[in-house]
Amino acid sequence: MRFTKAYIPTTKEAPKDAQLPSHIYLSRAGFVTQVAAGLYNFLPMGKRVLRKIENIINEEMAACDAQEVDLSFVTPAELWEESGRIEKFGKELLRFRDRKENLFVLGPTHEEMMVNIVRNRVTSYKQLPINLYQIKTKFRDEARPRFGLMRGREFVMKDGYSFHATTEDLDREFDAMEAAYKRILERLGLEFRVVEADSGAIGGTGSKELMVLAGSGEDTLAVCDTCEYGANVEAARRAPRSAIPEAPSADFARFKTPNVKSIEDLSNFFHVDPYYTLKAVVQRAVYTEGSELVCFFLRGCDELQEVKARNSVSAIDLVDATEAELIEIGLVPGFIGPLDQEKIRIVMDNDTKGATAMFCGANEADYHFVGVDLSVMNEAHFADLASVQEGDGCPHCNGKILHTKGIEVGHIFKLGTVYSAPLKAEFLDENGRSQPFIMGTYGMGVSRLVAAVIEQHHDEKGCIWTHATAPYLVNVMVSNIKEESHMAYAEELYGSLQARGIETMLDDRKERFGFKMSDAELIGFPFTIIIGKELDNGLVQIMVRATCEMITVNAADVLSKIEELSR
RNA sequence: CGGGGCGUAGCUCAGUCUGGUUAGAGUACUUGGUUUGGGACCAAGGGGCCGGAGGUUCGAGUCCUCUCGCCCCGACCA
Repeated sequence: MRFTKAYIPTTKEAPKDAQLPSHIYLSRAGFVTQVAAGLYNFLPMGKRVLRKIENIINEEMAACDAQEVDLSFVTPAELWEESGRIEKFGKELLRFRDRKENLFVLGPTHEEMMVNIVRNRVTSYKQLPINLYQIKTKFRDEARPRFGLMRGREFVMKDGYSFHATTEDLDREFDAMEAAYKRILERLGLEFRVVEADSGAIGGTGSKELMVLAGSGEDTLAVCDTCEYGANVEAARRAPRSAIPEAPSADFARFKTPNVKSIEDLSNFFHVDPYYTLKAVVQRAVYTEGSELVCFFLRGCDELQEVKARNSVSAIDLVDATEAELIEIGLVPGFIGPLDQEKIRIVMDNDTKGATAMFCGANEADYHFVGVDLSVMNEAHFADLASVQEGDGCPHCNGKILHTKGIEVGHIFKLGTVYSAPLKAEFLDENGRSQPFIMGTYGMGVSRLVAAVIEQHHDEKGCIWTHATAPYLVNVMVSNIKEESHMAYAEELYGSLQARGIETMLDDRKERFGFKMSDAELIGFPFTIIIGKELDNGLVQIMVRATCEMITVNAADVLSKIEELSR
């Protein structure tokens, strides 16, 4: 492509709304423009990057015998009523009526539609497994779109769905998809981590997220410093504590503790490690119908992990209980304990099971129990409630857990029969019995990946595309186009590079050196070949964008040098 | 959905508090000239429903009311 024919509107200044590097540089370098909240246009450079990512996905999917389809973006609302998700998705689902007053939605994901196209057509176990996917625009009317392409309302997603006769076969496919997704991210040149994820209310036996590591990521990950283990903090586990503080010696007693309300107060008052205190967190659990107060107990040194807590009571939502609500049911804020009270539903953290020498509230103002043996609570509801913290032990090895930030670019999920059962998508098994399909779902945020590449690869000058994602691998920049011999050499080089299948931009604009260099850096071509004064001595320079290093080479060797560098 | 901020040239912004020439700057764009290895300089130009509607006033970018849009924090997010 010749720059003089290209549409690449670069700007010196960032749009005032842009905050993240990916948003700033993708806008400044002319890859995307914003249309409205969460809506973006892809300009030629942006579209090329999208296409590159799509091509890699297509190649890896083909290698797994997954087949590409293209489902209607506008879907009848009936399908969503059938699956029950029209309620669950709520306002995120953009609904509208056609001229005949029929209700439709813009597809935010396509489980329903995909099930619909196989049901009654795939009817025998002999036709399974099948893996179908598409790369398509999705629309979710997010309450608060933000961060440029990272959380748009309209976005491009690869969504795949597999159908199986047995859970064993689903497990095999799930592993194959995980491997394919890893290969895709490796080929894109991204540093990432596959982490265990929260399965949420849908349940299922497996849910993994593919996280591109970047400080601006919205998700917090707990990763092991030694082994492969990683998990979203919402789902992270940890090894049993190894260094347990020395237990305080205290016989069971009710003790006056005036105004001692917080874990810190309690710990100081008795000079006891918070490990031996019991923290009470009261939340209002909201269900599809109604709500109730629930008290979660965990060791004073731990923090409640909200998603875990929500899952433990199968609630849709948890909201902080007010002091008034506690008092109303007879609890005393600051002195809540699990013993001898039936005023509130309780859930105990696993790590408190059988705990001894504990200090906890006595459910009476200004009193705590000391030396409590919690094995009396062994019949209570126990669950994993604690948030995994940095320094905790890895559940798989002797390593330590660290926290890091990630951008969720992929999510793979064993769905089982969650959709096939309500939608009555069934096949006949070997025994002639009707069974719902066992399904897996595999999503990858394609437009989000464009942003993720830049979040992970940029500097103060602009974008740094990886070789596989660059809109053009090489930029041939002519310092002064009026020098006919320079221009002639550039044209020849441009032709040779293209003949070798190397995607090349020829910057033939009548602009000054500095102007063109700044654009090259902002746009982020991996290599810029600079043709200028030195050509008269038979030399050109290659600017390597990742390092901004300038390599001087013989004009005759530039092709082989580019091939060497891009390997 | 709660809280906060902002809408003026393609872009980034001044001007609004305290109403009063023909609404400004930088940048980008057009033309001519001089430049040519790090976003050049000189000169001349084109470009505005001051987000929209209503109101107050002799007079509104500026004051009042309503409305729409965008951004940030939070809630929310298969």
